[in-house]
Amino acid sequence: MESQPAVIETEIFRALADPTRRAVLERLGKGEQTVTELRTGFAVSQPAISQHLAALRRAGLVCERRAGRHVYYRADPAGIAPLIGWIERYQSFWRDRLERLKDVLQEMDE
Amino acid sequence: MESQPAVIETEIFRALADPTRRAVLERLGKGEQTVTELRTGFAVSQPAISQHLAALRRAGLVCERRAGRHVYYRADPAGIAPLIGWIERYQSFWRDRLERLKDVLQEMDE
DNA sequence: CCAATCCATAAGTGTATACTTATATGTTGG
DNA sequence: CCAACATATAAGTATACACTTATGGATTGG
Repeated sequence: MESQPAVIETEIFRALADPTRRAVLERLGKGEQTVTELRTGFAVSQPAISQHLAALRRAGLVCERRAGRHVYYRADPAGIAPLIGWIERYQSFWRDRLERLKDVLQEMDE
Repeated sequence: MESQPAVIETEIFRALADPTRRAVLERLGKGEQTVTELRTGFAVSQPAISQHLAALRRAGLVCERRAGRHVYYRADPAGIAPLIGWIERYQSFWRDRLERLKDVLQEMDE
């Protein structure tokens, strides 16, 4: 199967390049939250949060669950796989550390 | 030792968000090269290469060795450590969450 | 020497980004 | 049903970015 043209890596790196977006993602790693819930703790408007979520979604880092007028977002743990893949391809210096990381990811896959 | 304020992660993600910059870094991972050597294979000007190298340098991803009028750049393997650290920390949220879930299930069994 | 080479920086430009406010769409409670 | 709510999108703006050409500083070969 043809691997995605590396554009997805660009989307991921771009998404993670913004501190607010990383903070949003880390919050979503702790559990799903609605846009309004996410808004608390960030000094930006609701549209800004929605736009950050759209960027994270394009990068495959989050997914959502719709329930009436609420939309629950959560981190997609598989989303950073291309990122790990890139690092792996980048250099072999880190092979052993990556092995340990992959073990962790493997455990989570079950 | 005081851990770097997460600004370095931003620098790294920003540096890697550009495809040309990633390609430059991957070339440098294979061995040191001068700016002029790097220029071959990229459809951008010499200043553009220098600017990309400056960005990679700010992110700690490359370092240089000066020899006369030549400047040899090479990838710094330690540079992506904060990136791996971020991934591990980010993923640990999920690990913890799974642990808590297992605890809950355990309690329900009893 | 000094002209050519190597590289970095300056300055300018078009586009992208991160935000804002305003508004549109859809959903629920009363 | 409708007013309030939850979210997304539109439109505008200020800043950042990736590039260009022009130029400056440093070094070397001939």
